Amino acid sequence: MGKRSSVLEFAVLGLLHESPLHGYELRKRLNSVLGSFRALSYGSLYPCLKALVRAGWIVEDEPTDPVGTARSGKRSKIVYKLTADGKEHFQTLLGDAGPAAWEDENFGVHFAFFARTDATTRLRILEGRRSRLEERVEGFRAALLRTRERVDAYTLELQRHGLDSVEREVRWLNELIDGERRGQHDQHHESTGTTDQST
Amino acid sequence: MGKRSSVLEFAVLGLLHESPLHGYELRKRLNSVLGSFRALSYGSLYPCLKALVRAGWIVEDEPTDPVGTARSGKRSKIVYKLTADGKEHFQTLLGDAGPAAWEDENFGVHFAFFARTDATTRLRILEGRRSRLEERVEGFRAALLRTRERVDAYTLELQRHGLDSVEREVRWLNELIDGERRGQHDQHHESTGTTDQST
DNA sequence: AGCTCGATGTATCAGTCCGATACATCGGCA
DNA sequence: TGCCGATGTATCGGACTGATACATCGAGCT
Repeated sequence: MGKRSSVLEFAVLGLLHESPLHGYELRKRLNSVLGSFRALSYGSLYPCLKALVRAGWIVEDEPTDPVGTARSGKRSKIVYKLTADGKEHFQTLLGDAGPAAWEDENFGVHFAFFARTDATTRLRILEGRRSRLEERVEGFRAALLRTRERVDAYTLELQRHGLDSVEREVRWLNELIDGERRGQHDQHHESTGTTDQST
Repeated sequence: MGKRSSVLEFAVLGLLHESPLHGYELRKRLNSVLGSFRALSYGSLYPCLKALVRAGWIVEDEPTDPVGTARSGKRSKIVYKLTADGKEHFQTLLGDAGPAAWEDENFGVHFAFFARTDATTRLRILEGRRSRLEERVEGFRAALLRTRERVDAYTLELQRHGLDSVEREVRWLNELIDGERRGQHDQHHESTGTTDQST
């Protein structure tokens, strides 16, 4: 029930919402979704899956043979899928735009599921994230001023680069927020591509 | 003995190399040096300090009364300082430009001490870091191609942004490497006649 | 067919690290 | 004077990682 695992639970629920998966594939996609921000090992995935089963949000679905084919000692490929409760819970989590949603570890996952998030929540999370990063910019600036002359060129360069990166992140968020605001009352101008099957 | 703590040991040694410090101040500076990349709690700092003392690289220096002021029950402000062995060990670590030096967690710390690192080592670490990031760029590109049409616009944007960030990091390294190369030939003769690849 | 090898797949554990917390001292300040 | 936040040392429960073990599968090689 760590705060950490709530991110993980959210991500698992979100991935299983799209399609049932087994652990191995789940981990791969998880590392790709939150991958840019964090890694994940089985040591946390499996306990998380067990907790989710215990909570009744997912079920283990062992793909037994389609018809009465004799299957005895064979067991692998445990496929996990969402229950109705799980879907409901995921919807609740999607709408949760609390301060936790724009922390470093959580923001990426929330963003990854933005397509299923309503516009108001999206905007609130993006703005929360932005002000979080603006605080950090202030911190960097203060550190730069504090250490400007008693520090060597390399340390200075490192701090300068860090500051640049965060500022760049803020600009990115500004563009996204602009896009959200514009898209809010012009929904289908530059819509989210919904042409899935037209390859 | 953990690989993790080696970063921490390196950073502590480096900070104490500049001036003796006590734990509280040490933690603050540590979080500012590796802060852009990682955080650090006392739960790992104090065990690390103990390990360093045990290894004979630092000593606890309790600032007892300057003159014979009888202070018995008073204890706080344990100041840590490098020993001769510690200085030597730090020099060894400075020259170590192995693959570990350009991993995410280690690069920042190594860079922070570049002012004490010799030019050859600096260059090797920067180039190692660059090729590490170029691998990651390839990974991102592959992920983008793999998922281009079966993923929603937000996930796509997240991946695109991740790719941009890493590419930007590579450009930063390119500038630094250029700077190193240019500054190098006032040191002494340098026979890098063979030009590296030109992209 | 036998054999190896890497990818797929489930599962656990020792060790490491973080967040919270407990204490204690110090300097302001109302 | 008493309160409060910053400084300061220290520990612990619990979360998480990296390593590892074990098993199955398909593909290529001989």
